[in-house]
Amino acid sequence: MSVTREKILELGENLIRTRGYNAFSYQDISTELGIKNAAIHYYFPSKENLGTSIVRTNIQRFEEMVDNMHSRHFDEWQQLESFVKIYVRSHREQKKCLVGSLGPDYRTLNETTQVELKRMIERILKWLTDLLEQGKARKVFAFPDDPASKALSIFSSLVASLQLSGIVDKMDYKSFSQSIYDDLKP
Amino acid sequence: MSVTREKILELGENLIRTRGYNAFSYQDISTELGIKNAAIHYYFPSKENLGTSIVRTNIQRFEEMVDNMHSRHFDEWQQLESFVKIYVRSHREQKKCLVGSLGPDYRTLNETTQVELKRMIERILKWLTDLLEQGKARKVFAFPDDPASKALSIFSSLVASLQLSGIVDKMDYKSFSQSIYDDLKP
DNA sequence: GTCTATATTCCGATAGAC
DNA sequence: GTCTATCGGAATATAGAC
Repeated sequence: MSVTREKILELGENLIRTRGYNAFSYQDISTELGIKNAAIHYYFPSKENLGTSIVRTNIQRFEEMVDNMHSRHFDEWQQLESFVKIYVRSHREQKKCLVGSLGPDYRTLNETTQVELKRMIERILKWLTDLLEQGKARKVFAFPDDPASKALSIFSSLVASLQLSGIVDKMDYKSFSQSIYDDLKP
Repeated sequence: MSVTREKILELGENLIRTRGYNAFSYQDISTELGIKNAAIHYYFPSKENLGTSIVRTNIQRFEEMVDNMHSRHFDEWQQLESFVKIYVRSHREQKKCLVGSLGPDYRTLNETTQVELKRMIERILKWLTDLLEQGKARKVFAFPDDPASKALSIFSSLVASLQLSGIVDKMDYKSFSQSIYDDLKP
């Protein structure tokens, strides 16, 4: 895989996560790389291809993280913390997550990108649901609702908190993430 | 206030909430109204003016709702339910809320629109924080964290849930909103 | 295989017609 | 006061040069 291609993917993801899908152009990427905008079309014929590839890269990254946690025998708390830390880092880097960035533009995305984004969200929710269910069964997590609802509520909070934290200044992200943990303590 | 102007505001808000700020054009609105796109510029010289007016309209609508609830002597539960119902309705109408739609595009908005959006979010969070604080003091709500954190967590969940519900089909919004209530019950 | 010159379409906006 | 004809520029994308 060419280095230019990788840089395009990285720059594209950054642009989506800071400015949104419909607000960035091939020009933004090509200028940064010192080439003409049309050169991007060699690697990604259309913006749809680029968007889809970026989502797929993120799904892959998620799968790698999950595999990594399993092979290192992370317990439920360690896994949850690893996941939440993704958002703490995003917050520090002043970026939204891909789901929060692409979500509002869902209807304007091409079908293949829609399918991948949907797949990404369902994959994350399934993983989180399983984690919560397992943790509840092992009594390391405690919560009244069913695991699927709880997973949705935690994921929603994380996604939207990044959006709000980019606007409202006084937001204490540390205590926000802490409240997620506190809420699950037995 | 002219009827055309009001229709533009309504169509603009709908477009933002279904397709996002950077995905809609004056053309989308003018076609719907059967006039030329430039006619919109008479009412709103630039897209910035339109966006700002839409946010201001929403702030005003929120203030009216709050006033209405006070004059009808709504208790804490009734007020919370009225607020949550805004999102239940949005979900039914397959629209995101303004905050969730404009949030990811925040950096691409003009400064006046940014200021208004920020004002809107802070206004909502302040209202919700006060409501939770009052309800906690009167023992009709019960939750461990401080009211500001709880307000942020509830608001985040509502905002993001609309985004996810537009993508993941199997989402049960009724039980989602119910879990917000259950979580606050003493 | 990698990138540039160029076409085409659409956007937001101005100047001016009615 | 209300809307149209039209401009300048930017966006995505194709065809072709190296």
